[in-house]
Amino acid sequence: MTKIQESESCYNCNHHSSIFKNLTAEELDQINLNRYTVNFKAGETLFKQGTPSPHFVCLTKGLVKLYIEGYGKNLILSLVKPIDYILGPGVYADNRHYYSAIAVEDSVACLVDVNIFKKLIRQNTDFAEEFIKRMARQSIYNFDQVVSLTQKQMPGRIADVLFYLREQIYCVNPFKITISRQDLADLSGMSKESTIRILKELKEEGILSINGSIIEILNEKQLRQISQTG
Amino acid sequence: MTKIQESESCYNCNHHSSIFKNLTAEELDQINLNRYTVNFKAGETLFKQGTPSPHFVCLTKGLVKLYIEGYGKNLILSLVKPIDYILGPGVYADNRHYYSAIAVEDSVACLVDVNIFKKLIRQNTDFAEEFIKRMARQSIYNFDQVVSLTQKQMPGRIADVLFYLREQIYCVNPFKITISRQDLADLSGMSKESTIRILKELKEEGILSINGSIIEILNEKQLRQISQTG
DNA sequence: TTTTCAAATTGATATAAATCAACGGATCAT
DNA sequence: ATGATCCGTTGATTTATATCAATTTGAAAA
Repeated sequence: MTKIQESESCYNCNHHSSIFKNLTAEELDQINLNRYTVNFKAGETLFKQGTPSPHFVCLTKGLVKLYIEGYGKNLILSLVKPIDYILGPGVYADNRHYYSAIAVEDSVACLVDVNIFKKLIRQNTDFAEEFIKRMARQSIYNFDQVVSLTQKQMPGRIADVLFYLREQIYCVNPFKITISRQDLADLSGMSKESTIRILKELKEEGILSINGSIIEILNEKQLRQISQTG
Repeated sequence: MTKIQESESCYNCNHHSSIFKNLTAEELDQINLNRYTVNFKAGETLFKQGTPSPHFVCLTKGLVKLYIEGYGKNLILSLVKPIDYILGPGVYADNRHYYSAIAVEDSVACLVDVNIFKKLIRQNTDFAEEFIKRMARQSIYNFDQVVSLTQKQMPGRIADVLFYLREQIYCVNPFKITISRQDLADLSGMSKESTIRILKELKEEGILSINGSIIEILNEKQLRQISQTG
């Protein structure tokens, strides 16, 4: 947490985050009045598992990893890129964070008082329904993830992570990953060494091209096959 | 799906399922008019992953397992006992089931038209907020589960499943499990054989007493320790 | 009761994946 | 430039867990 930026208006800012699409001008104004913008350098912590959760976080720049601190290992639940929001389940339970968030790239986030968010959820039916839909989508994504992690072998899990990175995060091919090998390991539930080995194998089979942090999926069909096979 | 029962009123039925606590008499009436009661024998399928999801399901008797059909294996997400409801995320996404449900014991369920449910969510703010809270709790439970499954070794996972069964499902100790060893395996993400072996080890160490389907946690402290250690 | 079939158990073996240990290479501050 | 540090890489080894193959038990059906 380094410096507070001058706030722009939510009217300009929200045009990509469709969660706000059903809010009235007045409601957006309430959010605007109760938010502040914070810059995070790569490596800085946005919030930590176990701490109170007073904000709805909207990421406007950068990349953030959400991870659970488990038993010796970390499990990265997802990466968050602009413009998307972070609102953990604790907000509707005990007001604690159930995962930690760290900026992977230099990032900018708007923090909105979570009470305003909850008030608008009660006030605006369409907004509430949209939020429920997003929780549902999140839940479906979690199901996919848990199946991948518990039922697939390492190559299948790596394949899934690579597709996730290409399709959901970087959205180009080839893509330059801004996360470490350890992060790849924490995304796929395996050790760093095993991660590296599997990537190397996929490279040797001509399925991937890897050049440091630049990864290209060369044979999508075969990688899809590996994902399916487990 | 064997026979349709005569419906009672929701006024009597709902006193244990606090999800309905904020509904008005009129709203409960709407549910009552759009529901029907179905009996399921042990082993019968309530619904199948991938099929349309037209109902809010309220379990009034029996025990149901919710499981994802993965790659050759099944992963049991949770067990559902009375009085609790089943409403998958697909209802707020593409109207498909993302997991299957099978009755583990002879069961009775009320099926409510999901459109009524969604209408009431839009109509009654407190009801909607309660539903969001339950989704959040579910999400927290899922986090715990994925950490257990991906970061703990077999004894730790079995310990977690045993605590889950005792504290959330059977609520006594000793408890007589009505699920199979294979189900225990699908709950803990391991093979049936390994499940049996770990149970046997825990028995030999005096931590459990096992007599067929009757399990007693003898040394709770030590089992808790095993859960923590991973 | 006997028969039958599915579920539970056990032992032997194979394999996936982690760990351990060492090393190379980039980056950063001095 | 020089050392220090962190990240990435590789090979050797160990360990956890699945798989395979019998065998036993138990419960339901005849």
